[in-house]
Order: sequence, then C-alpha cells, then structure tokens
Amino acid sequence: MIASVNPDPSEPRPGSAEWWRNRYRAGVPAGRPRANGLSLDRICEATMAIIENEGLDAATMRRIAEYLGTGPASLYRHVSGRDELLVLLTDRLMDFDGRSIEEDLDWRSGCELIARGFRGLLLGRPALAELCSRGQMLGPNSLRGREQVLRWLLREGFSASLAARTYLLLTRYVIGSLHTNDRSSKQNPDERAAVIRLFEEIDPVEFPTVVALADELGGQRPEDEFEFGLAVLLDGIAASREREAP
Amino acid sequence: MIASVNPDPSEPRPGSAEWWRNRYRAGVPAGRPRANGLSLDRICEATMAIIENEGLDAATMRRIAEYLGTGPASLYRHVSGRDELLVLLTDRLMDFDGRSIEEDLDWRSGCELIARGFRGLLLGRPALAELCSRGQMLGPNSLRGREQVLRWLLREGFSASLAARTYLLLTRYVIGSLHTNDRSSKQNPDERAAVIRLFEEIDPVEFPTVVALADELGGQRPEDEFEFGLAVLLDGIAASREREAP
DNA sequence: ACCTGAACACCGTTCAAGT
DNA sequence: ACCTGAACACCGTTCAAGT
Repeated sequence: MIASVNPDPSEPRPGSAEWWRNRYRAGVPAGRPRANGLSLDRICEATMAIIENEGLDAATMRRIAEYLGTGPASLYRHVSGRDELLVLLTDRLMDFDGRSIEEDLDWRSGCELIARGFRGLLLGRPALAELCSRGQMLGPNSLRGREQVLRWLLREGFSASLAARTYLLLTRYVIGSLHTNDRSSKQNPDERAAVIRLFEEIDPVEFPTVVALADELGGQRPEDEFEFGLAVLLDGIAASREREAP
Repeated sequence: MIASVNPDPSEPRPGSAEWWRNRYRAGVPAGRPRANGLSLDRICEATMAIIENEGLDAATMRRIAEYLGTGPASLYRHVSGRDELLVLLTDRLMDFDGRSIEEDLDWRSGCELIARGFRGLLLGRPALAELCSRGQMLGPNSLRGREQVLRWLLREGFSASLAARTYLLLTRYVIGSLHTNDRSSKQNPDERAAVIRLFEEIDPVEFPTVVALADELGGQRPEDEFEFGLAVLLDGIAASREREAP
C-alpha cells in the first residue's frame, strides 16, 4: 500500500506511455508456459471470469489465485502487481473491429458506427468502461482500433489535426458517457423513477426549475442521452469540417 | 467487505436518488456537537486535509480517525461508512456559484462560462473530479448549481427538454474530459512527450497512421482538448437551437 | 446513551525457505 | 532457477464492553 502511495519514480507506472514503450521495445516476453501450468493467459482468463461473476472489486490477487488453485504470491511471477494485471487485461478486452467502417459510408454515418460500436464493446464486457478510464489505452489491441479509425477519418477528408482531435473527442465522449451513467445505474428504470421522485419532492421555492424539469432531468434513458450527445457532437464536427474546407 | 460486495438492498446506496430522498425527507440531522468534539464537519475537514496532502486513497477511515486523535470506530457515530462520508464530502465541495451568468451574456458565452467555471471548480479541489464521477450529484449544493444553470438556460430561450439535455451533456462533458485526462496526467508535459515518443517508435507498418499523427495525438494540452470539444459541443447545440426555433 | 478497544474478515506485496 | 507459505503492513466494519 505504501508502494502505491509513494510509487518508485524510477519504475514507470503500468499503463503509462513510458511503461508501454518499454514493453514494446522489449518485445512480448512470450509468456512461455511454466511447470505449474500458470501463465499470463490463464491469469487473465481467471480475472475475467471473476469480474463477470462477482464484479471488479472482487477480482483481488487473493481471489484470482484461489480461483487458479494457488497462492497469491504465485501471480507475481507473471505480473508485477494488480495494477499491471488490470492494464494488460484491459487491452486484451479492447478488440475493437473497425473493418465494418471500411465500407461506403459518409463521414457522419461512419462516425456514428464507430461511436456506437465502441460503446457496444464497452457495454458488452463488465467493468470495461471503468477499466478504460484509468489510462490512455496505449496497448497493441487499442492501437489497432485507433489506427483503423484514424486511417478512415483521413480518407474521408479530415485533416491530420482534425482527425486526431475528432478521434480523441469521440472516444472520450463514449467513455465519459458510460462512466457517468453506468455507475449510477441509470440503466435501471427504477433508479430513473427514483430520481424523478426526488426532484418532485425537493423544496419548490429553492429549486423551482429543477422541480419543473423533473421528468426531463431524471427520465432520460442512457441510450437517448448518448444519442443526443452524439448528434450534437457530429453537428459540431460538421461545422469544423466546413470551416476547414468550405 | 462482504457488505460492499453484497450490499443490503433494503438500505439504499449512499449517493443514490433514494438515499438522498430519505435524507431530504428526514431533514438534516443538524449534527449537534458531541461530547468528544467530533462532528461531521470536523470529519469532513480532516478528510479534505488528508486528500489534499496525501491523496484520495490515503483518506482511509483509520487515517482520518488518527488525524482526529481517535479510533476508526468513532467515525461510525457520524457516518454510516466510507462511501457515505465521501458522498457527503463531495457535495460540500460542489459550491458552484452561477451568479456570474446572470449577467447579459448570449447563450453561447454563458455556456462557455458555465463549462469553464465548473471545470475550474473541479480542477481546484484535488480528487473532486474523481469523486464526481461516482454519482449523480444530487446533494443540496449540487442542486443549487443545477437550479441556477437551468433557470438561465430557460431564460435564454431553451425549451425545457433542450435545457435539460444541454445541462446534462455539458456537465457530463466537463467531468468526462477531466477524468480521462487527469488520471493519465496529460497535464504533465513530460507525459505528453512520452506519448509522442511511443507513437513515433511503434511499428510503422502496422500503425502507419498513428505514427504519422504522433504529434497531433499525443501533444494536445488538456486545456486545448477541452476547448476544442467545448466549441464542437456548442456548435452542435447551436444547430439544435436553430432546429427548435428556426 | 454514547463512545471506542479489540476483534473479524479481508487486502496487496515481499521474501526467505523450500524444491 | 523457479515457486510459494508465511509474514508484514495495511484495509472497512462490527460489537461487546466500558463510561
């Protein structure tokens, strides 16, 4: 614990650019199988299984080891610690396939496909959205998706600068919207109803507008909120494109 | 720990709409001072001091108690647990003052002022951005800011529906952009340089576009990224406004 | 009635001792 | 050389015993 509060600055933080750079330079350690059958692959599988069944917080080093029939110390032969394990696992889950956008789509439909596809990917894997927002997604799998999207944006006539900023904005938007809406489980209609009830009951003298807009504020389904924001973003990007090449 | 993995569903989760609703109905317990001088106020002060000096993770119940010269069990007289404490603390920190937008601003400048002001508030308090994204901000302080912003949006001619969705989108954007950019400490020029270096060194055959756009992808200052996204959002909202009242 | 020491059931990580 | 039991230094929370 002290190590995580006062991390050794000589060793780059797992998931940081410097850390990934060292990893790419060193080449993949190739994780040859060990005598006891433990490997990074098996550890990741176990971690995913636990997250799926019991949630991210339950995926402790001890629980993962128990799942694999060994002690927690054994995991440290394959991974420097829990942070590194989660970084590696996250990249493994980020297998965004951008091939479908290679088709004949206009830039706007393509961006919608990308944003919805990425959202779908994050929604499809438990805890992935949360894992995502803990870093910059610089692993090989993530870079594969980045490459595909950027290449397509350039082909659609985006300048280098606008393509990069559009990519960063869209991905940030997808992650951010999931993060804020999932945590509070707005997905659950009961929770949305509870928000409306709350807004209807607070002091109407101090909060007249919030009370009046109770339904509009509390009743939004996350998908609708997402789609509204996406449309707004793409309207704005359309304006940027036009400004760039009138 | 088992309690947090398997939370009692009869007791609403701290920070949820149902939990706040109960709290508003019950009225503030007014936290009368106790014999030993401990109070919710003092606990929050201590927690803030620790977060400021040692970070959010260091603000454990034990450390807070130690700071106050007592044992961890004493805190549970004032707060149901760590989650509740952080929820209450977060709302106390959310003292957004929207009075400056009461002035004679056009809707766009006002939205910029709101977004930048909220961003400034979150940047000014350590860990507040992270605390924010763990809930829906339904506390009294947060609702005060919500009320002010919504009232102003309506006065600027936004419909109820568009005002609510604009409010939600803007706040989500501010929080999301901080969350993704702070964690990875892109604020630090060294880290940005490391990202560029990484992109320049990866395989140019597999990632030609990422390599080519290394500077544009890695060199963005968070403020510039934020301002670009904000401009895009407001361009898009302009389009929504126009569609609403041509 | 209010408070809290001590205990319970957990953590991540290290390292010396085993093979 | 590789592996891991046992230990270290922490957690959040509870509850019975104290005042």
